[in-house]
Amino acid sequence: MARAPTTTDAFNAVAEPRRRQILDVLSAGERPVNDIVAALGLAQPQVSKHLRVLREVGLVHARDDGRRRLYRLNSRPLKPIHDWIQTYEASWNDRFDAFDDVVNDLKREEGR
Amino acid sequence: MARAPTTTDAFNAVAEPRRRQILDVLSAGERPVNDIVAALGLAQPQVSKHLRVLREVGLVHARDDGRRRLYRLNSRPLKPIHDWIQTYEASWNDRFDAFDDVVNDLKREEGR
DNA sequence: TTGACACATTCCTATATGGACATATATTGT
DNA sequence: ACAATATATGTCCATATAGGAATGTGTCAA
Repeated sequence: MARAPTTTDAFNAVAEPRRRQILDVLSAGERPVNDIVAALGLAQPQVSKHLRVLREVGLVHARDDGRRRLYRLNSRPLKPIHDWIQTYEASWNDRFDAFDDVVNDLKREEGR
Repeated sequence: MARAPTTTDAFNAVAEPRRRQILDVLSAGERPVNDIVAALGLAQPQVSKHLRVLREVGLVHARDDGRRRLYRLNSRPLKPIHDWIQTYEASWNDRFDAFDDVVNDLKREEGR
């Protein structure tokens, strides 16, 4: 099987940094596509495609306004991510873990 | 360009449900690969490959113990996800957003 | 009506996946 | 030395990207 489609859930949709940027822009309020294009410095079709993905997982809503289309954030689908990750929140203050890991990896590489 | 590799960051690594399951198993403590294989009901090579991805983004550490290899959780790389998502935590209690979205999508589909 | 504008969709390509399967490597017990 | 065990790696394949470029569709203004 291949990687799960980006439209599978918020986890996959949000793995793409551009899409996170789009949500960041929309967190300030409803915006037309062009504003997002300007904010990201990305080509319009690419932005539209990212917006499609975000729409399909319900992270944004579209509303027609003349020849423009206004997009609005809906952060609800992010909740499962928050819920899942909250379990781990307590435990990321170990200081030597990263170091241990590097040492271990080096050992293995040298062993080859 | 293609989709960013799963080893790019925690966002991408954790988009795969099996890898989240692995972290969930490891949250109970250090475990050998076989335990994870048993817990996930997945074939051993697949588990090893998922563990490789998790190692490369620093979400787990490996420690050799005889012929076994013990894996341990390091939740630190999850922090950026938590930090990013926390911004949105306040705003996911709108009740009619999902409904609006469905209506809008139906309108567009019918228009075709 | 015509043109300009805003946005969406389609086609293309390079790239990476996740699982199935086979095989390599290392360690232990006998 | 050898077999069994634990884990990692490599190969194959179907599938889905993300961006670039071109094109389609709908709406406004003159």
